[in-house]
Amino acid sequence: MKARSQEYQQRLNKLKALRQKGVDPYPNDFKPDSTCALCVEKYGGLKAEELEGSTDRVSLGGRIMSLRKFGRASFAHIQDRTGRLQVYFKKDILGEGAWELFRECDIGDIIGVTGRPFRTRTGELTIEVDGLRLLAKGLNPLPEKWHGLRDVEARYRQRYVDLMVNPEVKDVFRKRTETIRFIREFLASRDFIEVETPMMQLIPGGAAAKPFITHHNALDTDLYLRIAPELYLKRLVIGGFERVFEINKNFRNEGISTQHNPEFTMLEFYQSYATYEDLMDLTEEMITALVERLHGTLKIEYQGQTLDFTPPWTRITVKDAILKYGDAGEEVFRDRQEALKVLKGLDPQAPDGLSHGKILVEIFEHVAEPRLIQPTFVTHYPIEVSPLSKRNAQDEGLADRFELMIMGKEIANAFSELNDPLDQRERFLEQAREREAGDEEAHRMDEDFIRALEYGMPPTAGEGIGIDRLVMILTNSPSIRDVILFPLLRAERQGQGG
RNA sequence: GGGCCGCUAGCUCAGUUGGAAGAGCAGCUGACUCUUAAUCAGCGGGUCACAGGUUCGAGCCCUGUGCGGCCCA
Repeated sequence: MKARSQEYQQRLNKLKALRQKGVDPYPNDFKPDSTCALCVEKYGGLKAEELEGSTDRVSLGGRIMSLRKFGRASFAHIQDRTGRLQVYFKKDILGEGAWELFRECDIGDIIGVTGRPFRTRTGELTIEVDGLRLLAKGLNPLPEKWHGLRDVEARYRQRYVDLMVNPEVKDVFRKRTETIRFIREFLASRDFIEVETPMMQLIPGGAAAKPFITHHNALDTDLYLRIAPELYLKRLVIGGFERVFEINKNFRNEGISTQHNPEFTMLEFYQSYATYEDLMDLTEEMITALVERLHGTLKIEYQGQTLDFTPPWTRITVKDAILKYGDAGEEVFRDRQEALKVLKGLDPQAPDGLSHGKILVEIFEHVAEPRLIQPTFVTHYPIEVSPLSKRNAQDEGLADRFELMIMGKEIANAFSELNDPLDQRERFLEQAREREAGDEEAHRMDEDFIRALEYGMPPTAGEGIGIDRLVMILTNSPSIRDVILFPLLRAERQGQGG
């Protein structure tokens, strides 16, 4: 254990001294009857004279965030879940005992105060304290008051400190909660029901990704953490839940970046008797309403750019996007070799064995995706990269699918669901061949899923929305770690020495 | 996985050419009964991420490691 700071020792000594005097530094019998925000709401509009005439008293619980001590009086700000409020301690009013207790309090301590609201000479609403309780002694000092906690590693590892001292962090996570609540209500109002499907799966499916592996001891069986809930949700559609959704974690065993955390939150929803085109309309409606709710406008700033969510959003096919943003001509769509040549020009390290469709998608990702800043639906993906999607009725090489791009990033992925069990089996077999050829992310055969399809799945469209990435955009956060309370980090080195 | 950058007091950061480790805030002592970056006087606080090397001498130069950030794959 690292040697403790001088201040830690001093605070520990205060705590011991309090115990010796019979004061419990961690009691749990204090019940606040108000909050900082409630006080502001109730008394913030009253003038000093009006408050003088009031006999109201309030009790608040909160953390001491600042202290300005004088000889026999002091000001402090306390912070609770709703915000901050100034409190005033005066020896004459507190009385000898409580004053002595107050002198032992430090920034960071949790206290309970009781008193009457008044307005100071400078006009700040303040509670004049006549009753004080120490509710939890803080031993570790808080970061500095002006700059807060800046060190990003400390902010992620000790998010509790980050939340205490950096108010904008709390706002981000409130917006995250509001986002998820809004989506739940939006879908519920359209008769979707929320379900939970397995996190631990025997066959990890529903996406192209490497899974985490774990082991069940009693069954002596390896299990995978899910990479997507898709196949289970479609089983539920088959079972009769015609509108179903899940908001939950997915786990993908891949690198960490500003866009990727190994565990992340995904919304998936499925609507029977709908097509991917219906879901474009639904998505546009849902996200514009969400942006409006959070920001009160459809034009928001993200990292120096203005995003305009005013509908209708641009819709463009993969093919048109490549033609529009790239230098390639029509021939890349007819001739795999031509396409590969173009891809090699963009990425010399691209492997030779890719399918034509995969090559086209990679070209798209190089030339078009980063340029799709404003909300854009990209449609008509190649069937080879869409093993769970329905084929387009006019062109069986294309899938009835779209992805939603914002800021050059994939935010949503949706398609009309493949409900032909024979075609699904063929697609799985093709995926199995790619897996054998070395593609670790190729989809696995899932016989039970095919058996389920053989009972008949109503025509259905389904969509996944990456909640973390959506929240990044809605909160102007440059890194996914800024919207995940506890992002994955390597273990902190314990003890000393190398 | 590769490249670049960072790691100095509880926090935010300086640290010159290699020559006695600093500031502000926080803390402690004292003064001060309406302050809000309170003020005034004084004091304490360091494994310079870790390990090794070069050197008479390393926070600084070199090598390796750890953790983090950004970019690329």
